[in-house]
Amino acid sequence: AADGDTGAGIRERKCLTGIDRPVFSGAMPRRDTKSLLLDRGTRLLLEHGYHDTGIQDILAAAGVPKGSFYHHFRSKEDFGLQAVRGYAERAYAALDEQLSDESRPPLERVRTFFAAIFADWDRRSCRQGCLLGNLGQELADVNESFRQIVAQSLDQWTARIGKCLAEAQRRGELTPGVDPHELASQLIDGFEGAALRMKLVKSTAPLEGFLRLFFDQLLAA
Amino acid sequence: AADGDTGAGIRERKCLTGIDRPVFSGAMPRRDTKSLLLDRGTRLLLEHGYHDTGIQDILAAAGVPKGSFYHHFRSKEDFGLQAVRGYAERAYAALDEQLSDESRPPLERVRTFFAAIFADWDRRSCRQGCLLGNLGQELADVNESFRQIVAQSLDQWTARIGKCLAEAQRRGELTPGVDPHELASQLIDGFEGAALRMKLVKSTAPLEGFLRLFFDQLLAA
DNA sequence: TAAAAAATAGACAGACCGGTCTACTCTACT
DNA sequence: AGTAGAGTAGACCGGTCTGTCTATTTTTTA
Repeated sequence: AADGDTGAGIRERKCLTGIDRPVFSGAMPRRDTKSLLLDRGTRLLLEHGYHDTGIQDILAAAGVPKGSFYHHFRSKEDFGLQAVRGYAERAYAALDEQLSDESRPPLERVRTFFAAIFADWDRRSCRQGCLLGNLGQELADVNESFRQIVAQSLDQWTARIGKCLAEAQRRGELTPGVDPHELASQLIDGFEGAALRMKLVKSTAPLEGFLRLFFDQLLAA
Repeated sequence: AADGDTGAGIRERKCLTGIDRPVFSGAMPRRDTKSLLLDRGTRLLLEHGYHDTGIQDILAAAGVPKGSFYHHFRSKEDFGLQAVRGYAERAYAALDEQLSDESRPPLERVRTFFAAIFADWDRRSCRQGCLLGNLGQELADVNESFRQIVAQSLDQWTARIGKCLAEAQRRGELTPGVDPHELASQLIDGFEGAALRMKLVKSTAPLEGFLRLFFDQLLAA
């Protein structure tokens, strides 16, 4: 194991030493150790960042001994990269689900996607934010692997949103003067900037302002 | 000393053990130990973030022993807060200098301010970015003092730019439909988002896109 | 059912962390 | 000249970091 497979081939495994580990862990039913580590660890990475999250913290949060961690992951970096990959893929799936809803106009789909994320962050009382933004900012200059995977993940989002904006343009719901791919990129940049400000002022006002600016003022013009 | 005074009462002091410390340190001529530590340390904080910058790294970069560090600063946190304060004040001064140039229209002043920063980042080959954005993202959820000082600093920027945008509105160079203060806030959020993307893709394209979006498409409409 | 493989379990190691402490040097003031 | 204090210097401390090691338990496979 510890060969960097991102959850492929997960087998059901019974939890036998059910001492520190709750039988039902809130939202997620029961899972194997690797997924559990990724799950709890991702939450810690979101709130504390990479360098302020220790292996010990992850182990304590998951109720798992150190041996298991290094059985499933080559290193802390390997763990972090897999966490980012999983996060990006879940977000990508959510994005795809929203954007493929052809019963609504494309611009509305994009807006709904962002609004749904913002509502989620509101429930988390304006903490954590976006893992890609957080780790990207912290590690872009320091670790090339993280830089690449975060950049690629954001590119995937951009491409998907860009396609949706292009569809809006074909339908005449978006001014033909702009490059939909570049606009998508700027949407995401504004989104990350608003996320940062949300964490700083502990308010969703920046998020709402971002939505109004892009969808009411810019795109409706 | 070490009482958190931000460089007030700096005295000229000769460098006697000129072994590890270069006599002329590049851009800045000669300075006392505290300023030197803040200077080199700020650069390290910019590139490595807070938790990945050790006291030892700062000492090595400045050629200063540990005793001096803890003579001038109460703790690493104290050092970081003073670094942020100094960074924000320098940026605030630069902002004020640009925005008070009444020989040019206010919107152009704002744009020039951002463009000047971007040019500087280009020279640094798209690394580092903005200290407020970097440390804000890393520490907002983790350290209340940093959260506050970064939030306040961004608010100061917002207020100053907002005033300039209000002036543009009075002159009829900006649509009266928008709240200039909120627009200023969104400008800064977009700026920070573009800065993050710059670090990730190692290109100034996001910065240029940001300028075009706000000043060519949004404000010129 | 026996052997092999996978996973769990946690003691341990070496490096490094922020921070303290004492000794010393140099300056400023009287 | 003499003394007080700012500043320099670096050894040292307890704690924590990531990562290793061996032993044991559980699951799979033959």
